Amino acid sequence: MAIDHLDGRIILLLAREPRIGVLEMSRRLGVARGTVQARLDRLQSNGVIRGFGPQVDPAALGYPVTAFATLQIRQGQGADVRAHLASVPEVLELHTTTGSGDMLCRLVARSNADLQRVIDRVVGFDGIVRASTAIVMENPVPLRIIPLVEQAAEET
Amino acid sequence: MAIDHLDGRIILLLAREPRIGVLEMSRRLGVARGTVQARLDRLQSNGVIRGFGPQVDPAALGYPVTAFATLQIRQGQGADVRAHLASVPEVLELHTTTGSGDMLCRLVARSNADLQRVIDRVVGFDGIVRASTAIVMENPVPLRIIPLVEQAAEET
DNA sequence: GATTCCACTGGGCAACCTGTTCAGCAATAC
DNA sequence: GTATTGCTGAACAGGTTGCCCAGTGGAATC
Repeated sequence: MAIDHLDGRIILLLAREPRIGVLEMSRRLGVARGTVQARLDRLQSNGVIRGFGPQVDPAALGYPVTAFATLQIRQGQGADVRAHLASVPEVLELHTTTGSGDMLCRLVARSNADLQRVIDRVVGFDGIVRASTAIVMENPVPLRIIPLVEQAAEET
Repeated sequence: MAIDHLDGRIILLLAREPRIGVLEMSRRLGVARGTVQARLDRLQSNGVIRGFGPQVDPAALGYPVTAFATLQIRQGQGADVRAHLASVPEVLELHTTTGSGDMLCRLVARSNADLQRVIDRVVGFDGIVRASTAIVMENPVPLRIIPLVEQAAEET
């Protein structure tokens, strides 16, 4: 489950040049092709690498506004609220957090005005008691994993 | 910049079977290979598809605890705080949000105890006035983009 | 010390895919 | 009418993949 240095280098290579092939990787890393192939298989069946899905930019799709909403949920309504939020395409992510009945979700919208529509749709549901929204202005650190992979690979 | 139905189907196919090739895609979609290739090139240069990097699961790397921290920043210290947070591997993501001097960041840690170490490191910096942390218990909707892609593809 | 297990190496093979180019065709815009 | 754009279908060489195998070295086990 922990990864070693070679695993780390494989992930870094893949992150930098996702379309690289197994053969080219083996050349760059100085190991045999079969080794890279075996490591990759293991990383994937371990669940360390979940997949290689396309990373789609919501802004380029026409949804340049991002916001985080903290929701307070009425006791016992958790499951219903989850299902409701999952049915809203603009809800990109949903977490339940510590604190009684709190959820945190990431929203996108076409504009600040459109965000109002999205929020109305999100909170217009019976189990949600209160909602507070923070609009994202800047994203100094976009979602990343590389530094963590490097740290995990060092600790071997 | 907006995507049409074929673009949507290409993205969906890629999301479901990331290792699929251009040729196989063209067969499944019933269009010529060159068409798929051209669409993919356009989607990537448009920025709609940012890349195909490996999706790494922090939990499988040994960081099963996720938390969100809201930070209050002293006026004028934004840049320093950003640089500081970017240097912490456990900070996976950082946003600046509405409200004076507020930031929201996503953290991971090896355990609840380790989270204390991470938070200490994050907030142990001069420009940060106050921090409040919410630990993630469940993740009913993991980061997703497919429903939004479908919606964007329909609106053509 | 001997044995077994495991990961890695280096090689070979057929089948397949990619990048690229080309001509032809239909719909649209000027 | 004509240029433009996007799609089709085909071709080609070169590279890659998936798969197999025998050999090697180190580590754990007996």
